[in-house]
Amino acid sequence: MADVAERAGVSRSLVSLVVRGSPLVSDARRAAVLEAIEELGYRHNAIASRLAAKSTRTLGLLLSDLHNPVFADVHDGVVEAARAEGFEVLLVAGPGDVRRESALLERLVTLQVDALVLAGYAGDGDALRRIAEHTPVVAVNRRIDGPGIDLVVTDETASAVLVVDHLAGLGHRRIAHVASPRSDAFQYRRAAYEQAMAARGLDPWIVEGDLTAHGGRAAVATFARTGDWPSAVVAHNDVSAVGVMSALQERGLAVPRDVSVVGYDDTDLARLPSIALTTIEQHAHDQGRSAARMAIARIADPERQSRTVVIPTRLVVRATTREPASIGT
Amino acid sequence: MADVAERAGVSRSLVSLVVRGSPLVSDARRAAVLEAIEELGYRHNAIASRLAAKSTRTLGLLLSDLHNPVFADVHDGVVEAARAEGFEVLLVAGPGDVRRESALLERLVTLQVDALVLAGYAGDGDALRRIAEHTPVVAVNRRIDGPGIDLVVTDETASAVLVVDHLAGLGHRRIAHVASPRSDAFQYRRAAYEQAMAARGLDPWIVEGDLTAHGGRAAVATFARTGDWPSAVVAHNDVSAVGVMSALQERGLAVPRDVSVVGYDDTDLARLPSIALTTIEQHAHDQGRSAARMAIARIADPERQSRTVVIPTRLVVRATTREPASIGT
DNA sequence: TTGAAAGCGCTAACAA
DNA sequence: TTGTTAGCGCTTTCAA
Repeated sequence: MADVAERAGVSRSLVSLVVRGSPLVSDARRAAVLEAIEELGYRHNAIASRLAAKSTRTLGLLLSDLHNPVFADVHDGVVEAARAEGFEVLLVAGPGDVRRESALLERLVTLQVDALVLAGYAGDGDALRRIAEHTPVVAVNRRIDGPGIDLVVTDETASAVLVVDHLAGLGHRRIAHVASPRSDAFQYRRAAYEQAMAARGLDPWIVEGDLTAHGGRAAVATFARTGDWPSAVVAHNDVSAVGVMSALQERGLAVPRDVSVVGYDDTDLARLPSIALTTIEQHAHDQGRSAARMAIARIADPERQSRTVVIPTRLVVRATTREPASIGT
Repeated sequence: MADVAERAGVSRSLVSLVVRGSPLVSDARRAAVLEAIEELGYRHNAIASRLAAKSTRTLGLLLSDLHNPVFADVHDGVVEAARAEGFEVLLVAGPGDVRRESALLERLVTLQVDALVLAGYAGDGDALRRIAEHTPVVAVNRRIDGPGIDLVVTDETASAVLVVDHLAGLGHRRIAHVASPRSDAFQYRRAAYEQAMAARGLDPWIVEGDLTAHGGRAAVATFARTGDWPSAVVAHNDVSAVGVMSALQERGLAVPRDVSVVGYDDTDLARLPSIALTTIEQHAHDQGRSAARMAIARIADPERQSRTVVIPTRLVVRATTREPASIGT
């Protein structure tokens, strides 16, 4: 930078201003500086800049699993909102390992991002609260509360009612839920399902699963082993639902003829004609956008109250649900 | 850090050594420092550390499109190899906009990552060569050459022969290729297809597409408009192939009864039982791993010759290809 | 094994 | 509008 300054015959701070596109520089000087930059092949060092400036105008985004297409939607939303405010987005993604997530988080914090957006974080709530003491955190669809933590969530109660009413309305009574792992962070979907079932006078039927296709497959294996089959399955998310469908298909069972299947997320996957999954649309793109906006708002005002944005959901009925076999045929 | 040093009764450099896990510190001192760190809630500032240390032990990974599941595989491979060598991986991902890709790249470079791995980069080759003057670059499946640039590619010629032989062997002669956009970076697949067709005495039939499902859909729209239907379609990748399949299905055409479809990548998508796409397995995970290893090797020896790793491919025959209708029925 | 001193490349008052 | 002067928080010789 000193070289550029000398070559352009100006001071270093002038160069700094030009680099950052400040309007306080005369055109003549600016041109001279730009030319010197070009000639010398100078490149701005963002690390040094961050160190000096403290603010980095960068959002850190943690995506827990790149294999789940819903996170691509969240990412798009975050990037869209961040760019509109002049922020960059830096990503880290974990291959699903919960224990590594805290490490990834640390990594992001340590890079001095101005705020953190977490999508799918299932790690330690206390670790998060500690981070939130000094860096704004927005958690998407994971209810971890604490000072400095904002939340973007969906209305799980309403969603579960939509799903259960839809299935019960078709005549289903044996409706199983392939749940996410037990964790404070996402106990709500499971609880909402149980409530919605109870409200309809139906017995909740929980099968432990996970957040991947594997969980869905494992659930089907459980049904097969016990010989106890539901007429409809509500999976924790689309990916898991697709796992259920795949396993059913491999066993020669047809969806929705033999079993109806519902997912959550309305990902690209659910929209494929050959999948055509009935699912809860959760507006992942909007979730990302809201999260980024909240993060940026809190950067501006770190002391503000924690807020929770609730994203409305919608049931998208496609081809994987219909009346149970005993009634339908 | 000064506070920690004072509290522990040591110098700042001692604290620095402890933080970085150096073995040159006595246990007593180390314990004292660790305790002081704990008590003071000190957190290491990676930005400052990077600035001072120059090396960041971080690989920057550019993923052009998070919606394409193949990039999740590449990412996993990169992370696996990077971690084995004690490197972290920082991601940026673009929503497919070629022009933004150069900006994303700049961003990564500016963050002083030690090397860059690009998956799906379709941007400016010259911009890349300029970056490679000072930062090692490894391009995955995009042939952009230059000093300091290493390549991980697949054998396109062999792949095209596998595909064309498979289809021709089934009796297909009207085999269309839904190609990627024209670009130096990935002209090879298209050229390999043309050669393989010519070698079989078949007429190449190129339909312009893109790297997304949309390109596949558009291709089908073109067939419908002209009324000129191929008996088999070879798409540039799985995502595009699924676009072809979706559009066919929406028009009431069945795969493979009416049209056979082949993709490239062998993504999770291709493996779904309801898709069961015949595709070229390209070992994206291995590509990522090789790329990370090459990047790290070049960090150690920046002057070494540019290398190209060729990843072997394999045809995975699933349910989307069979003999053309006129012969089969 | 430990400490002192000299930056890493930039930004941010402040003064001119 | 431009230049001067201090750092940002850490690492790294080098000497003790």
